[in-house]
Amino acid sequence: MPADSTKSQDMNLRVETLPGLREQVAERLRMAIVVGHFKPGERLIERELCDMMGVSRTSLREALRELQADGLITLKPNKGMSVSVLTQETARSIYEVRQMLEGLAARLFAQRASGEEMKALRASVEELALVYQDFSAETFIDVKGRFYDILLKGAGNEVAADMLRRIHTRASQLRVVSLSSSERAQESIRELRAFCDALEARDEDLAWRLCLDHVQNAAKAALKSIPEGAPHEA
Amino acid sequence: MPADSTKSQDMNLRVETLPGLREQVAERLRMAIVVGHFKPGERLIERELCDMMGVSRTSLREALRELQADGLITLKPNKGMSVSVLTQETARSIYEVRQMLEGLAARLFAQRASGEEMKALRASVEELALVYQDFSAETFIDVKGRFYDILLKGAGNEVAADMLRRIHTRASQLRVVSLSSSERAQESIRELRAFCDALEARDEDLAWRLCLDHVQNAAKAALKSIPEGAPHEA
DNA sequence: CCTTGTTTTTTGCCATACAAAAATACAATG
DNA sequence: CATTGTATTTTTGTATGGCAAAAAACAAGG
Repeated sequence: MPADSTKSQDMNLRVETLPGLREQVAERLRMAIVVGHFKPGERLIERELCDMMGVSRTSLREALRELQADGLITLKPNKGMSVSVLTQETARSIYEVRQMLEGLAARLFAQRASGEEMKALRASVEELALVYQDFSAETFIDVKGRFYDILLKGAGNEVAADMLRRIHTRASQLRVVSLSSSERAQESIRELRAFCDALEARDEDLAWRLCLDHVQNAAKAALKSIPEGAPHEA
Repeated sequence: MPADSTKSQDMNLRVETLPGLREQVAERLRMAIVVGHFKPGERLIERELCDMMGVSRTSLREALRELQADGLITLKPNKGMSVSVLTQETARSIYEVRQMLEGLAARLFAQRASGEEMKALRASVEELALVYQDFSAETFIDVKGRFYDILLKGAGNEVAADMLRRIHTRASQLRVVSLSSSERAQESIRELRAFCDALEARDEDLAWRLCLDHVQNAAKAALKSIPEGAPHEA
């Protein structure tokens, strides 16, 4: 039925899906936590947050559930929420999982990604190199975020993507420090270039190995910042 | 300092942490969904659920957030919650992730598990074989659950454990059917025995491969039950 | 039958209330 | 003074009712 030519022409004029208050609250809190505005272990009093953000307890609490599911905050029954502390145990666990899931994404990308996506990925890496070189306005993190989005999109595994996004934010508390060491960033880019090469060659085994190494290195760099028993502020 | 012998003796006499209403609601709903009491795609009206379960909308909505984070239900803004439908796309994604995370657990178990845990794991497999043989009261699923718990405990990666538990419940909609085919169960046990062997030999590479195969087989069996385009009831 | 208007549901958010648990401050007692 | 006990205040967990706005269901009118 080619009759509806004028209508089915996919003219995308979506009005913009309004954020929804609860989501905004969740996002704000997420940010507040990852940038360290709330310290790990700090207790979060509902009433205070409500006043602070100008929303009702109902909405706030629902937002808190989301963060709880993300593992960003921890609930002790009848004691309330507190910002989760990242023990080095947990940090290690996170990086172990990241290895597997990013490795998977790499494999899948090598298998399934379109030429477009390949090019987009390569482009984002070069963009990343630029950002590093001339200290552009955009932060390293932002551009790296784009790189990730392309990778995950091309991998075509939403489940893995969700999980990675979660542990990503969760590990942000560490990475803020970890990526700022410029030598590591330099090396990181070399690794990513090699990674792209492997992907373009559709060599999934190599991509897998490179990915594991990359995450391994990132982990070493990050864990250096919390070397010993103490998690990160008591 | 061996002075505190009477106190530091880890005598576990926790009083019992009472369930908490919201958690009960969440758990009930989870079950209701996995056993199919609510069909995939079915819309969940808050008021109805409230009456049904005898709780306030406040508590109910918070519970729904949890299920949402688990991916069990889906929220369409201003349209409400509905039971998530498992497209074969998503199912495939889930099994891909399962492969990686269980594989990781296998590796870690091989590296870190104590002799105790090895024995416990082996025991649970034999128990599983028994349950299969004489159709004991305990369901296959329950015992396999114990197997999993031991494996994950021994692996010592809480992050991976959490994620696995989530996708486990999420995939239950399929597995209810998949594991009931008795030939598959038979074979599944053979695989698990070999898996145990590898773990006891601390051969992590072999364990990894066996684990991947095992999940792969499970996936094939499960996906056979939803062969084509139609997800599972519209 | 398709379009348009009207009513009913249902969601999203808020304010308030209140019992019970926890934290805190304070008193008393050894 | 340290410990134990008690009273006061916070804070959580849950419930109720309310209301605007989106969606769904329904009713006319072309």
